[in-house]
Amino acid sequence: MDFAATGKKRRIFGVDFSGAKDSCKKIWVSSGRSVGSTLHIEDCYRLADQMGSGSSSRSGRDECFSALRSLIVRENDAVFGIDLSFSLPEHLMEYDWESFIESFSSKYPSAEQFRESCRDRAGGKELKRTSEIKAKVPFSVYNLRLYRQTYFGIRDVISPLVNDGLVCVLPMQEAKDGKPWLIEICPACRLKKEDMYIQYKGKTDDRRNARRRILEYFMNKGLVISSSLQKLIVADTEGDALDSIIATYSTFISLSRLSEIPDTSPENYAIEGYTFF
DNA sequence: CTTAAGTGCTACTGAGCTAA
DNA sequence: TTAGCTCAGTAGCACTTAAG
Repeated sequence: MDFAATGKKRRIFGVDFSGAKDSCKKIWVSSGRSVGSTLHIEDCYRLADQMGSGSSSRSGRDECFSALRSLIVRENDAVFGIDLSFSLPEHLMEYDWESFIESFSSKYPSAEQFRESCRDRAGGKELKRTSEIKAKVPFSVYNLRLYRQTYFGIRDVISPLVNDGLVCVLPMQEAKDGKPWLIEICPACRLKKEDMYIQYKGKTDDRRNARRRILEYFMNKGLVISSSLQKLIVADTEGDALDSIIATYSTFISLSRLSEIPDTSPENYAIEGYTFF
């Protein structure tokens, strides 16, 4: 398949994921479309904002993840870049990827048991996947700061969608027409790659200015975005809105690289997955 | 007054980088 | 070589503010 041509007709989504108890408030979704060599952003919102009124804070993880799954399934002509690991380091994978996904929830009853199991089998080390080392990710996917994200993301988003055959997870699965495509994205790695890895999360003027600088940097590289959305993104002190925009941009530029994966990625990509950035 | 929602703070692991 | 620092984040707690 010619991903550069076929993929770019698809609507492009970027998701900043969260495994927190109040994940609805922390998950941000952005979307846009490819126009020539530019990316036009159409939307950027908290997941809570597109769920029913009154549910924003009362809803637990289950409802948030259900809402995210619905959103993905609705967009059968889209590609989603998600800030979430779809897999584990090869040493911790016992089966092929699809078997791993299928048995995940029965194998790991809780996020804490998932983390303990990974640590035990890795001899206390925090192992990284081959593509993560290349992408210079700061943390292992079962690190203290990330294990909930990895656990709930695989258990409640990736696994149900894959088990029901509703999505194509690349590059482990074939990209098919009529289904949403999912790829793994790392906004922090994109910023490192662009030499724009500066501190931008927080309430101080410095951090706000940093968010604006990063946004303007990507606007100079073909990101087109309305002034009202720009304000919203810079105003989000947590930086999650900006993360979702970077995820969308990363997905946009990754489209032309999708077909290269088998040639340029490590041998074990089929089981470990591949982090785009 | 009562309760829900928001804010600010701390603790928590390991790895990689830099300065000395 | 080593000390010090920062980093894909979240939970729990005390406290303040808003809504009724």
